[in-house]
Formats: sequence, structure tokens, C-alpha cells
Amino acid sequence: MPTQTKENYLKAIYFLSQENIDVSITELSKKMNVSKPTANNMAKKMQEKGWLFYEKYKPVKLTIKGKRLGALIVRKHRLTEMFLSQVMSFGWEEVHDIAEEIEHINSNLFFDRMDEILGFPTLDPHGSPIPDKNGKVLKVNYLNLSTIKPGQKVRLCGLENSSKDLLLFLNKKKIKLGSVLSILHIEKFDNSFEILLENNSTILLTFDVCLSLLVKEI
Amino acid sequence: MPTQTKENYLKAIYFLSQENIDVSITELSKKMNVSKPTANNMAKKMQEKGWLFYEKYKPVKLTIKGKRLGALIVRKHRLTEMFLSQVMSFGWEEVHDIAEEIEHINSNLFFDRMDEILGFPTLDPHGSPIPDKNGKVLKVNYLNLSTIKPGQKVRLCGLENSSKDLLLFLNKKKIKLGSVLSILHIEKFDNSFEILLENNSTILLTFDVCLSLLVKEI
DNA sequence: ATAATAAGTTAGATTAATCTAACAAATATA
DNA sequence: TATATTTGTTAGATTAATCTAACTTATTAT
Repeated sequence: MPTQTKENYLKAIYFLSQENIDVSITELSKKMNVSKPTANNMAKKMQEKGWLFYEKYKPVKLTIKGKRLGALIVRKHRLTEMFLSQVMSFGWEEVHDIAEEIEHINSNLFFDRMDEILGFPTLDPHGSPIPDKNGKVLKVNYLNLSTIKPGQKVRLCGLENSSKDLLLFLNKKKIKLGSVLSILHIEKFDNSFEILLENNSTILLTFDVCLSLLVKEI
Repeated sequence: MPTQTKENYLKAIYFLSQENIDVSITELSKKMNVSKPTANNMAKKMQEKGWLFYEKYKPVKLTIKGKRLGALIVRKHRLTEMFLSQVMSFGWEEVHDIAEEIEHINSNLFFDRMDEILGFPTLDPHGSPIPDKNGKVLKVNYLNLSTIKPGQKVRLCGLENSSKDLLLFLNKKKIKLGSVLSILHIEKFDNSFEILLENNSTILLTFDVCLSLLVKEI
């Protein structure tokens, strides 16, 4: 019976692990907005639960069990986001906060029914993969828009980060998952991208925004 | 920011208050499955929050604020039950446990959307009234089946208790909300009711079951 | 290679929610 | 009414999650 708090630590380590294999106590404490001793303490307790490897003065690493459990929480989160979006008509910028709470609900029945109603989706409203019931995650290999050359046409397939600000910005620009973007020109001075949308309007995206957009060439 | 635990105590007192106005510490401790000192402690803390009146050696009583807050939690619970039943096709015997967790989700947006999708329902899947957004509860005045005389036809409109065992029993007998029951005969010896259902089958209900069924004469 | 800085740990305290043991007050009963 | 029983309270301890202050170990940079 993992507590809600421990589940959140697990998720934090799970995400921090994606980039660099090991996770330092300081990274964890920053992600969780707690002091280092608190993060340290939790790490020890999670070791006792068999969720991670912990050795004094060394970064922590999830065990197989920890990785699986983490993925299952992410599964609940993303299924919920999908449900909120598809069944309850929430915008993609609204779903995260609610899913953050619902992911801790303890009922397989509930999430399995969501899954069924949604037709067993593999991606969430932000294009991120939904881990399967065993915690296996589909590898998606999208390209970062910032690496695409002018003249190329791409389709938006995912987001590097799903911050509300980014999502609201994309809403304003009428860009959504599946949108086709044609790169007209890249400004040498600031690396901003001039982009042609499907509605024939031209917009300018800063390099920072491009770094957050995951695309496929078409 | 009420904690989940305190919300559960509040709900317990809210329900215990329906029958007898005041609630003893012992009653509360039994309902919450905690020791009396624990219940006592919580009562003091809830007083500090302005949710109830507490005086040493006296039963506790909800304040206006406490009553309203309690009703709003019940609102979230019953809206959720309705959503699980109507939108997610759960049986009326499955919805309680899940709603017990979801009622603590902190998002008006979420529950307002449920409400809207459901068309602003006033009753939950067990026929219990859903408090409105101000915590006002519709008075329903059903009769207890145990008080109805032979020869009378009634419609099942609510349940005195929604225990899973009762719900499963009713499922087995093909009795649901709205079912029409005709009382053929009441056995003098054990007060059991012989009842004719719409499908023309005759069943026997013990007095205990009848005590749990709320009906309207038709 | 040594000093400065960053990272990690220990120790001790706090708050919320819980317990048991012991005692006090209120109520019921003989 | 006096006693027994039930109800409620205090006191002291425990666990989970958090903090700050002080200390130790590792890493970085001159």
C-alpha cells in the first residue's frame, strides 16, 4: 500500500531517470520541492520497500519493481488525461492538474474501464505514450522541431514538456497535435522559425518553443 | 485546505447527525474505526477549524459551516456515483468504493463538468439526493416498505442503506430503482413480505430487507 | 594537491493521525 | 443513593513527512 506521497517521489525519480540514468538526492529534492534531508530520508524508505537502490553518498536508481510501479502510476495519469480530454471535453491544458490527483485512486476496475471506454489508447492528449498494464512503454521516436531544416514539412506529434503556458500558447496559435507545419525560414540571428500553418497563416516560433515540439517529417 | 482524513470525520458526523441531532464521541469513534481518544482529538481540531461545536463531556454538533462542507463532500460522492453508473456503466453495487476515493479530489471544474454531463441530476444511483452547490439537500419523503399494507402497489425509490450485500441481493432478485412491487401478503409469524414483481414472479422479502427499501405508493 | 564549493548525512524538532494505559465524569442499575 | 458501567479525557508513545542547523564526504578549480 504505497502512500500518495511516496507515489509522487517514485514518479519524480521515474521521470528524472529518463534523461540521466542515476538520480541525485539534490535533483530529487528540487523536483519534489523538499529539503535534501527529506529527500534522503524518503530514498532510504523507498529502498526498504524495494523500489530503489540506495547507497550512502551515491545517486539512487530504480529497481525493476520501482520502474514498473512508476510506469503504472504514469499509466493511470495518462489514461486519466485521455479520459478527461476525450470523454469529459477538457482542454489539453486543463487535464494535468486533475490527473495529478486521480492517478492516486486505488481501483484497477476504474482505470480499466476508462481504458476500455477510450478504446485502449496508446498516447495521451499531449502525445506522450501510455505505459501498458505491465509498465511497458512504447518507444516513440519523434524529432525535435529545432533540428528540422527549412523547406521541410512536419506534423506535430508530441511535446517535450507539457507546461500549461506552452499549451495555452499553442492554443492561441491554433496549433494542436496533428497540425502540419511547413518551415519557411530560420532566422540566423535568433534561431527563430518562420512557419506556415495549414490555414495559410505564417507564424514565428522562438527557438525555445521549437525545442518543446516533437514532430515527424512528412 | 481540509485533509482527506478530516473530510472523512466530517462526513461521518454529517451522517450520524441525520438520525439524532448530537453525536457522541463514542459513536464517532465507532463509525471511524478509531479509538475514543483519537475521535476526541479530531473533534477538538475540527472545532478549531470552525466545523463543529465541542465542549468537554458533551456530544458534538456541526456548525453551519461544517454542515455545508459535509454536504459538499456528499455532493461530490453522489455525483461521482452517478457518473460512474451513467457514463462509465458501473453497477450500483460497484460505485460506492470508487466514489469514496474520488470525493476527495480537489477540483470544482471536475465535478461541475460531471454535473453538466449528467444533466444536473438530483438523485444518485441508490435514490439518495445529491446536495446542490450550496450544500442544500432536497427533502425526499419516501415510505419504508416495512410500513406498507398488503394489497398496496409501490415503486422502489430509494434505499435506507446501500450496503453491497443488499445491492447484490436486489440484483439477484432483479429489483432495481423504479421497480414496481405489489404486496400480496405479510406473514404474521416472521413479518416476511410476499411480493409480486412486474415479471409476475413472486418473491419473499424478510422484514429486514423491507426495512431497507424506500418506496412510493402508486 | 589543497582549498573552496557542492552534495549528502545526522541529529533534533514539529505536525497530523494514530495507539494504549490510566484516570475522571456521567449515567444506569440494583 | 451507592455502586457499577459506560463514556470521555489526559498523558505519553509511535509513524510518516516535513523542517533547520550542523557536520561529513565528494567534487571542482585554481
